[in-house]
Amino acid sequence: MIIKQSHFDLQKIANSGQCFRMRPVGNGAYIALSGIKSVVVTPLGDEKFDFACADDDFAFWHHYFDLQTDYEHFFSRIDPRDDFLTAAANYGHGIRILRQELFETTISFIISQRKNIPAITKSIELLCERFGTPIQTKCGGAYAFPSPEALCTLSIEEIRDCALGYRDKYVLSAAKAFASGQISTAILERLNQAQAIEALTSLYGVGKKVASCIALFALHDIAAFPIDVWIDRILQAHYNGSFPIGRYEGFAGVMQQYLFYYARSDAYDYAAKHE
DNA sequence: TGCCAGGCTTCAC
DNA sequence: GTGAAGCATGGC
Repeated sequence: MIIKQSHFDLQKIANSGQCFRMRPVGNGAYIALSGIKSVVVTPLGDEKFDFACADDDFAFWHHYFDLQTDYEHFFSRIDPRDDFLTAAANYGHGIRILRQELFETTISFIISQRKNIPAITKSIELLCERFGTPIQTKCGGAYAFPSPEALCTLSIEEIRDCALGYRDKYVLSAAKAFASGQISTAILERLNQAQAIEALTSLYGVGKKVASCIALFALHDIAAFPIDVWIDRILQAHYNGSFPIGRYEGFAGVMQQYLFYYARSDAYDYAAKHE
């Protein structure tokens, strides 16, 4: 399936820190995995992209990459006097907020606390290889993300052995909460933002920041604005400690993602050194 | 080699 | 209610 699509940059999305299982497979193409599904997306130039997946799955991936949303609209709302956000958004042009599966996102961001992105990726890969179902993709064999049922039967040692450190008990506890039906997409979709955050933070090892990431990347609550060490650093340096969320009511999470991607970039390092 | 990482829970006070 | 300590491990 070939489509024309603006505001869609695979490399930036894969490196934006919102997902940990999307990777390059050569020629600018990327493979993405979700559940037992996979897709290889190849940029063809002139904003055209080839989606290599089962025909029945195209609608799923179109939704997953949030391709129906008008990101130009978000750009048009950026305060032109905000030089920093303007630079960050231009640098992150093409990033979209993915609509990821709830359990995978929850476990991934529980793991993310006090780890850098390569370390997070490694732990998630180990979990998938050891406890996920083997699947076939256009690029050979891979593993699905483990189910709650698969993880909740494991010992704490088996989980810790995926380089998880003290997070082992958090992962096991979350798996049990999902397997028992205490928390699910169906339940969270019935709640408003505050209620969903409250339900998520009731999970052992999930605080405000991780819950906000889950809301943003799995529930597609793009009003969520996770504040981690990178964002906090930016807020202190450029926004007197607080971002003007009110100006971006309903979609501040998109701006957050531009800021995060920019903060971690060489471009920001360079700009900071030459201020 | 030492510092830091998409923080959270626990425990003083 | 608020703030500091402790946490396991890997990347740079």
